[in-house]
Amino acid sequence: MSMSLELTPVQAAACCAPLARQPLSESEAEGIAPLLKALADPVRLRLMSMVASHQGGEACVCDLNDAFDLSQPTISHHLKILHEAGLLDREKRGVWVYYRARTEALKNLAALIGGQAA
Amino acid sequence: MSMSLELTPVQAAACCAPLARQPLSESEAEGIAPLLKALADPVRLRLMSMVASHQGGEACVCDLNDAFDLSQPTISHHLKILHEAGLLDREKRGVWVYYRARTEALKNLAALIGGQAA
DNA sequence: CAAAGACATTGATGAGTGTAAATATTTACG
DNA sequence: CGTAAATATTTACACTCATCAATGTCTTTG
Repeated sequence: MSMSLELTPVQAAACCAPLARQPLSESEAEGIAPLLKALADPVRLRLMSMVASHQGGEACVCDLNDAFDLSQPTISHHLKILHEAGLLDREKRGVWVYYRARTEALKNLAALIGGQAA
Repeated sequence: MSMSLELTPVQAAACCAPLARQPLSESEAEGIAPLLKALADPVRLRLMSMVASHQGGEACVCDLNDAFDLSQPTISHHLKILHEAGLLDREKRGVWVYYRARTEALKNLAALIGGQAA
């Protein structure tokens, strides 16, 4: 089950109810926390940043693997977590797999915790 | 690279270099991840939101305890994590302890992951 | 078809985490 | 002082997580 697009509570909270405006409901918090959890790891933060800052907002796994001293399965695991959180899109082209940053998800998250409601 | 924008790693990460502009360094990622980790829990997210949205941006622990079905030590533990991450300030007034949201820290974090550099 | 390469999955393990019960600390007040 | 109230700390435990080694799946190419 890949529930990556079903983020209604998150989006609702992300666009119109910054953290500092009114207390988050329990369900809102439980919808948002997984997104932060996915980002709350140094390796995943760098992966997210590498993909998002790469040409076209996407990057091949082959490029990402070499940037770390970690095993290939570990990188694959982190990418999966970011993907399942809805922060990275995944596309297979031939033998290679490309991940694309969902900048809209990042912006929503930023708007939620930082203010600046959309 | 003709556009020169020389910044220290700290400033770059905190104020002027969104996640999507250039790949985060290992040390930058290791500095930011703990902040996200502190927020990446439903209870702490609600605590943070309750404090930030409260009158004057601060709230008494006594108010926070009652909002959850958790034990008092557990709430105290979560508040400590948010405090040590630099997201909440702590001030004791008489018998009561008040926590205050560091909105600047939240804004910096939001600017980093969502863009909108300061 | 066979071999090789890119990426994912499985299984195992040591480290970290959220929680509560019990206890300690601090402050106010009689 | 002694008691009560507010908050923090300690201890213990079930659970999750980051990681790697081994293996599996898919795609290209000889």
